[in-house]
Amino acid sequence: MTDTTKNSSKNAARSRRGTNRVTMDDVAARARVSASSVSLFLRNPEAVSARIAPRIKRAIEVLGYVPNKLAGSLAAARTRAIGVVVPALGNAFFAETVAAMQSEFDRHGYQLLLGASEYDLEREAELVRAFLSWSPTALVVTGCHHNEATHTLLRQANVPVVEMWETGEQPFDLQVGFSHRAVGEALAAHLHGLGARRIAFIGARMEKDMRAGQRRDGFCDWFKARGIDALAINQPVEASPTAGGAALNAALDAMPDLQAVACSNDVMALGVLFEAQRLGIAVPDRLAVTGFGDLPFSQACVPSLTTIEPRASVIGLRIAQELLARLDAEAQGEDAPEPKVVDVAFELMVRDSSRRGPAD
Amino acid sequence: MTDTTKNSSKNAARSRRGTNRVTMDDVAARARVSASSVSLFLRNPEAVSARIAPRIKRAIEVLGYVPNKLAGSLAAARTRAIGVVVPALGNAFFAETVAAMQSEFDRHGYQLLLGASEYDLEREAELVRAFLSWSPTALVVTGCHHNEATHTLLRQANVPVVEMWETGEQPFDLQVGFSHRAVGEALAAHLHGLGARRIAFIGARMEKDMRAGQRRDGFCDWFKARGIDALAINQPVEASPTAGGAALNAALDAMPDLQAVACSNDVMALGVLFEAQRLGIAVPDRLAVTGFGDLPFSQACVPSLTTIEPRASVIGLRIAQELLARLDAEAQGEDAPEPKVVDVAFELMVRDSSRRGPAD
DNA sequence: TTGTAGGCGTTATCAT
DNA sequence: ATGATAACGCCTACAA
Repeated sequence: MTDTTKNSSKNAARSRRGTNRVTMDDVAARARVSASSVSLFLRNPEAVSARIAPRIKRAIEVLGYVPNKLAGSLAAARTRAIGVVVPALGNAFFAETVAAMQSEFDRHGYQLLLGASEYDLEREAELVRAFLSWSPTALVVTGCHHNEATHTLLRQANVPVVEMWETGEQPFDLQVGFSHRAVGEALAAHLHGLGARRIAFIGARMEKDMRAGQRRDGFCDWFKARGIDALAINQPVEASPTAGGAALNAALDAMPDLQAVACSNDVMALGVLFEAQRLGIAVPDRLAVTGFGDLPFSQACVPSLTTIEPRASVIGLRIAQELLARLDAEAQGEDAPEPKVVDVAFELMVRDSSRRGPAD
Repeated sequence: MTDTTKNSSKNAARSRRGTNRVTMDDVAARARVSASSVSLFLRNPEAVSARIAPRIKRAIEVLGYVPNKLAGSLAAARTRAIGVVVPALGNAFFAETVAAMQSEFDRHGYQLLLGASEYDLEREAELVRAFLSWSPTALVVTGCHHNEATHTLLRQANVPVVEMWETGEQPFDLQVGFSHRAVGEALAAHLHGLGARRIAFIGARMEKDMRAGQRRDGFCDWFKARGIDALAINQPVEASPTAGGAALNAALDAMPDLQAVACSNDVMALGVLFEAQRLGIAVPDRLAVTGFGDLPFSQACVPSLTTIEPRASVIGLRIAQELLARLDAEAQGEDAPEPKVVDVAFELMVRDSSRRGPAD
């Protein structure tokens, strides 16, 4: 009997804990071929002769062999894994993007490593560092604002870096998102077109959620450029209908003849709708309301909510596609392409909550 | 000059693609110590003398060393990674659980590998197989129903297996969730207590979403045991307010004097509320409505929605805690503990949509 | 406390 | 087409 397994312990003085998992050598022994052939077969079944292919296949099945990706990745110096950093997983937007990305990457045999930064740039840096230690194929981070440490890591990493959900200056390799200032401007233009002049932008935790802050800035600046001062309300709590209702009251205190309110997202906007109903303020007749996100309830609520549809899943899909194409090109020996910005845009969904002018 | 790096290529006939990444040897050379000292320092900084510790620390910083987890995990035969399979990432419930789990595992240095089965048991098996090839520390899957392949893999895996979001018979190692039949029964008892006798349960894709199906079964069986036949409506589309509205109409067609409708989740319920308003059916006076999930809008909508709060984040947290405790115990040399079922329960949130009896 | 060397399970190179 | 064998970067038993 030729026993070639590493467990044969030829008087092993320095013996090692045997993982006792089925290895490629085991498969090779069972199929009476070399490990190299098994490895080859696994990567390209056509490359081995029709005589031994079935033997290998059989051995794999019989032994229930599961390749060890750690060893494989170490040897090949590349890991089929993509590190993804999002601010929060509970956030429906990012969840949707991650879902789309995962689905597409999965089809191509890539694993997703996931981390949440909790809107904290230090955490982001730690996560990036942690991901890097896995030698990932690529890294995906949220937004274009990172601290010094993250910048350094990302630059040294020598792997494609994708920034998502936001477009901005100086892309590392790829940016897939849209301009949140443009969102704010679109909402401003829409409400202004309705005749609204006494307006407010309300949000929650906008000092941390920079994209919401950018929407607010785009909104307020657009009005300011036309000589109108928009009120900006920021609740120091997580976004919720309750926070939205409170923000509406705060806005009404400061500006009793408010005609329109743009909310940092749909959840806040829903709270505004409910609070307005409670206060007997007709929407949209006396108050126009807009949101952001086009969440499931937005088109179903009464009145239906004017909002921005952010194409979260398109972002995820495009990231995967662009990245896969880039990796493919690289495999063909092509040079690293220029940094690229993909603007997936967004759509203003005008619905009943801002259908008619508030001054009618 | 003592050049001990592996790149010194002493007439390397069999040279290998150098990753040219900074390795532990580089750090060791820079700090003028051996690699094992660096390794030791990394794992337990106290264990190394105060003389060389700062040298190592400095070298790590100067060189920007990032440990290679692939090599480390391969050598140590364990990977600080947890494989997680959820049906869908876009689903807010699972997203919340994953978020909580990720947060807790992250604090302990574990990576999350994420996969979505799309409610497909075959996909689940593939994902489990893929995760296994990473030699994860543990595996977390959703629900207690798996196909044969998954069962085999999970049993052979030799790693702790957690089933979440559902309790049932024959746990592998750990189940953290609650009984969905009990949810259905609780809702049934609540509505029955209100005096409702003409009732319906509406849902979407319940043949694939087995947990929703269990809620329906618990609901219908509870009534059946009391001689009441509940109507069950299943929409063949993804759950949405629109689907909920359509389901309500279908229910009213079949049972015009409907007194109460339990929905498979809050999104469906919201659609029912809106559709009822549209139809001029007073809620709760003429029709009581309940949901499942306690989504953000549920307590804010008008009327506020009676629903079930599923404690999604508690599930994630408990999984992490139980698993970490188990791993700790194992590290102490303790034997594998008995399979355990953790029922995190749920809470019935009675709100306005079912506050008064429909027969008042 | 520090260093030495063997092994973890693959992939890749080269020779047959 | 197939097989030896050297990396891959680190951990760890053991010796010093």
